Amino acid sequence: MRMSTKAQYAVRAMVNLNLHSEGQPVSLRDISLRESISLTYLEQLFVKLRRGEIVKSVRGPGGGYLLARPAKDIQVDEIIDSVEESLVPVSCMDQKNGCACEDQCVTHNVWHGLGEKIRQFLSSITLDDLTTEAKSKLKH
Amino acid sequence: MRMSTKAQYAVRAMVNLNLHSEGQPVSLRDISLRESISLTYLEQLFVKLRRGEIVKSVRGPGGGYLLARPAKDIQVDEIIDSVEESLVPVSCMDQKNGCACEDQCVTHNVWHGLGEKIRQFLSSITLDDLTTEAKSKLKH
DNA sequence: AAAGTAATTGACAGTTTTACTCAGGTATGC
DNA sequence: GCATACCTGAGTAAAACTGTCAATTACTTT
Repeated sequence: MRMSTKAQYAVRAMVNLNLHSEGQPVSLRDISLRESISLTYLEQLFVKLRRGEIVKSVRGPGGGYLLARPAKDIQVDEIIDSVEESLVPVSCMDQKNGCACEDQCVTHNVWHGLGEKIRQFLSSITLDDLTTEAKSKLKH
Repeated sequence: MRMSTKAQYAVRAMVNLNLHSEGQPVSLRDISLRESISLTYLEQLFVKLRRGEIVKSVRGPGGGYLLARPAKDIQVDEIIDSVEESLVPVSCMDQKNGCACEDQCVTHNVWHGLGEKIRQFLSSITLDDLTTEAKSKLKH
């Protein structure tokens, strides 16, 4: 049971973006330098974050990325969903088309319940929460 | 975020073992046939389950495995721990020796909290719960 | 219009992890 | 003593993960 570094990077990058934005676009290059994440890898992530309508891009000089909506309205599970990291613990339950084993699998309910707990927890935390926390840490 | 098939197999095998035991040792061969899990792979898993004191072995003809304690006292998280599947979502928090990034990482608390939720949920379910559920499913 | 900046895209490669198999060995009961 | 069933460690193929590279497109400023 591991959260992929892809998901971890995405969340860290989003916090960093929000922390340094203040209404202005932030370039991936800046985030790359501050968080020590390869620029080209960030690019991959932000393509997905844009499609997930978590951020919007501004092209040209002085461009970069902005939050697509207020940080309060961005939940951690949405960030992870966007980079295509499944939160459901077993593969047979992945797709929309349900799970054939539902009636047979004894253990189905365990994983299903676990998946709901995970989502529940991650959707209770917003990007704003994390940013506020980061700010208070920086002060010390 | 995926539960490995190793962990899934371990839980399934344990339910199957408990379901067909009734105080008598159950051979891995039987479990293998019923659950369609390779015998040699099961052997690997049960070495770990034995070390984790989830089951005990009986050698020789007519031998097999027995629960090491009542099914009510075996929690799902213990089964998964035994087969060495980490329940902590990020690697830096894996070992006993804590996590160096605790003070810096903004996202640390998210993953830490998530790990606790996962453990909390899986420790609330016992092997007995799953076996009872399996029995009622078989009746239909 | 030209030049420079930055986002965008797709293909691809190295490494690690996973999920197993194989080939033996050891203890036990009949 | 032989059949049964556990026990052990090494090895391997495939998949997933983590990233890089090269080339393109879009936009802004001069």
